[in-house]
Amino acid sequence: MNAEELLSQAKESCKKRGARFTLAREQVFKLLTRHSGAVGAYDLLDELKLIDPAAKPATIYRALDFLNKQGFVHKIESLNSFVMCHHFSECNHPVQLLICDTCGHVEEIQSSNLDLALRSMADATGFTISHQIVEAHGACQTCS
Amino acid sequence: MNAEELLSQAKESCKKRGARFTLAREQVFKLLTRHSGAVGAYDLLDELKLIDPAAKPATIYRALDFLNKQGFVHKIESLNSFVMCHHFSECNHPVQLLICDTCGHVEEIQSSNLDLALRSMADATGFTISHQIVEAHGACQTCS
DNA sequence: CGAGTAATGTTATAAAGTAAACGCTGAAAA
DNA sequence: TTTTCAGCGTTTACTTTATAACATTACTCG
Repeated sequence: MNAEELLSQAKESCKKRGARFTLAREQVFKLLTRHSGAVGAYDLLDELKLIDPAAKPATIYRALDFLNKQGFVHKIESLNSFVMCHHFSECNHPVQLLICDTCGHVEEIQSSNLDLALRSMADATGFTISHQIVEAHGACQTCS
Repeated sequence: MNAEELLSQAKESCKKRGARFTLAREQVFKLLTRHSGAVGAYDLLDELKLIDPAAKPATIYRALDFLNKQGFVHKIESLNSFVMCHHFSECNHPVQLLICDTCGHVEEIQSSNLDLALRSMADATGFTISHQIVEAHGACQTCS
């Protein structure tokens, strides 16, 4: 899906939910669509400063926080960085990422088997999952 | 498994592998066995300073790095913290954690279905996994 | 022993993330 | 229309997490 489609889809979502897709949020959203891999908050901040020299860490983190809550962006815990989600229309899907350590590309997969396996194991021990993190590091097809 | 058993097992492992289980590493290991949940590096550092007032961040991070490489300790990426592994005799097992956000307890599970589901999904896209992170947050049996 | 490697000590700093106080703004109610 | 107020943004300062660089010490093996 291309950048414009994503953007209009995001605007649509926000309108439906009564969430405000403000300028700051849109700018960060757009910056994120330019990357196919993980981007650090401070890298993003540097990019944002080119447009808005007054931007500060809080600017980025607030925007990322919002975009994350809306499901537009995922945080990659193992890299302390962020990645655009290309499936945010499917609400609240579990996040499963394949991260290439060579080229940096991040592929989001959707395996219900994986989700099921985790849930059933949790159930078996009486654990209730509220949020799951699945991140696989390695080499993508073109890099291996 | 109790603290002494873990400790002797760790010493054993190191001897076999020709790795040096030095004093600093043993001290950090022991501190970790006292916790049933995640511990931050700097919390651990504060504890270590009671024994060794000269300890510095590098002291802890080096010890953690070693213990992690030996498989004695896992890093919890989503909490930037660390947890003792109770199954390190089973070498190189994939790490799958259930993290209770209420009481802080961390349970390590072993689901080969989960591992399989992830690997097969990766295979399908030509991705080779070198390291995987699976962390589920939520509420444990006693807290829910 | 002595050479080479592994570990530690020490200092400084980078990178990532948060807090708190305050100001602005624009849409809804009076 | 004007008031009001919640949400958003700005700013400053700070905390937490992690690493780099380089000197020194300790261990191991020939």
